Amino acid sequence: MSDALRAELSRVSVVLGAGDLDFTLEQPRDPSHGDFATNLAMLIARRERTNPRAVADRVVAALDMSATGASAVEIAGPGFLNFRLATDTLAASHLAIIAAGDSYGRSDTGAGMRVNVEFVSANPTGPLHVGHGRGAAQGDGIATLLEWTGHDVVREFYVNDAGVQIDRLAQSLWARIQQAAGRDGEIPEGGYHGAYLEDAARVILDQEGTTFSEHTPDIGVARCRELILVMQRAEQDATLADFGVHFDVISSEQHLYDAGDVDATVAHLTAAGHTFEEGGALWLRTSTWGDDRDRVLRKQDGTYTYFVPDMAYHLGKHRRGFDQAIDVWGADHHGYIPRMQAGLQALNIPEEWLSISVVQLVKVVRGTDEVKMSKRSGDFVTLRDLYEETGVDAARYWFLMRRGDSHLVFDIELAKSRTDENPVYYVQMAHARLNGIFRAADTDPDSTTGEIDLSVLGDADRDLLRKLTAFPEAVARAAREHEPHRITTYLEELARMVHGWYHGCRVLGEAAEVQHARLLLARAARQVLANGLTLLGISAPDRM
RNA sequence: GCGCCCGUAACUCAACUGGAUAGAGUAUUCGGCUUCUACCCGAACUGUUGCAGGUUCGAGUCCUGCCGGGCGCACCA
Repeated sequence: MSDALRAELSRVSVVLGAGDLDFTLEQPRDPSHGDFATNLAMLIARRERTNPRAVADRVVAALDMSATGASAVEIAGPGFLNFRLATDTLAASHLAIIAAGDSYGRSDTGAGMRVNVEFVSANPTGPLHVGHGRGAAQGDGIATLLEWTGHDVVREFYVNDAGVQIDRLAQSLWARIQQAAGRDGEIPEGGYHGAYLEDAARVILDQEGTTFSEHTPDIGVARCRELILVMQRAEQDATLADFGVHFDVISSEQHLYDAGDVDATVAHLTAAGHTFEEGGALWLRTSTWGDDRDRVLRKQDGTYTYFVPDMAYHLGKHRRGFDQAIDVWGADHHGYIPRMQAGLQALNIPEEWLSISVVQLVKVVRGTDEVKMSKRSGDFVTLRDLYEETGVDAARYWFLMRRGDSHLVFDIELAKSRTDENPVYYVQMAHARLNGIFRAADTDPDSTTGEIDLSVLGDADRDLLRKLTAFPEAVARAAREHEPHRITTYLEELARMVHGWYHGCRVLGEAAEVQHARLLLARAARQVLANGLTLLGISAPDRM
């Protein structure tokens, strides 16, 4: 709807000799400032070092109003241009919402772009906890936003299934199996004490028979390693699937070793002259690309640091042809970012290719009591524990409602509550109420068609419709910034307007033309609420 | 000690790449509405956007230095 206006402003900008400026065109927070406002005149004034309001006069004089879709323009404040849309333009935007339906809010700005979004990537050494849940919701949300803007997206999970952590896990499991079989077994130094390994030991003995415990330790640990990896992966996948998160690709660190990619990466870096030997180790000159210091690739004992497979992994992603890669990491890994970026530049991968989105850790509370998570003692809150108590909708919403880089307080009690204090219910209720109107009218929203007649409606109706038209821009911006919380913020603002409208503007029983116009508006609002919730992986119930 | 992130109303948080009088909800206090679902409306109240400078028509946003909180600083992963 704003496209015509934007195009005309661009034309004027060129006509006035300012060129193609990156001006903003946005819906002002204050409705009295009109339907759209632009800072174009102020940008031109900045270049020319002249008075913004005088420039605004020239812009207005040069505008072909008939090409803008607006009925009025005024100069306000320091030099803003405020446009009021022609009534038929707003009505046309309503038709666009109905016509697009489930697709309203989608765009093709990212068409032709292949993007890889890697998230969760939890070590297969235990159940997923609440922090992984935030990463899962965030990564899935970013991926969906990119899809909504036309990108070709692959959701990927990287499994650290090589290295000493897995060795310790296998040794710990073997110890549990020995214990379960009535023999002595001791969990090694730095091993895993969680109760889930006792469960796994029982399952394995059931499946494999008690003779499994009679293997030599070498064979037993090796078998444990295979079995526990499969079991942990299956459990993680099931937990994520029940959370509504699905991956297209699962990548394995061990596979990178087996396929020779890890050795090849080191050889590649060495051939490029970016490495050196010192103290019996092989180093990469990461400080060349902004890292604090150089980093070890191959340790004195001949094994690689985890940095190497990570580079090999990202090199592989790059070679798979993605135009962009996004990693969602927990905040406890943020110090690793400069090293990773430097490593990729050593591999000739441009810095902009990989974008790393950090999510801060989650603090879980129950009312005012903090729920402690202690991995050591084994009794931590798992992701499954959490969403089975609150419901998947509430959990996903909660993980997404704050900026990823701000700390998140997850109040289990509030997330569960069925009151308007709970934003999940508040938004879902707005959808259910609109649906209730159609149920009371005994009619189907989809059968309510036609062009909306705004002349029989008031400002409240018009403001609501205007808010609906802002949805595609909210999606576009959220996708561009990799910030799903912009959608929850938008939905809460919209829900507030819907509840107010519902109360102040009766639909059924009004004059026929008013009822029809409001049913059309209700249909559109219901559609936008549903689209926003669906985008975030949250249900839009017809009744609650 | 070094690096990154954060610091906005009593609380939880927004703020559209530097824009108009910094906004919502919660909480507190009044009044009203409550027929399509559990809601909503109006008013009051709460701000030196951690502090101090700087950049400019304009700064919560950018720069510098402090203060406070979190996280990270391995030939661990």
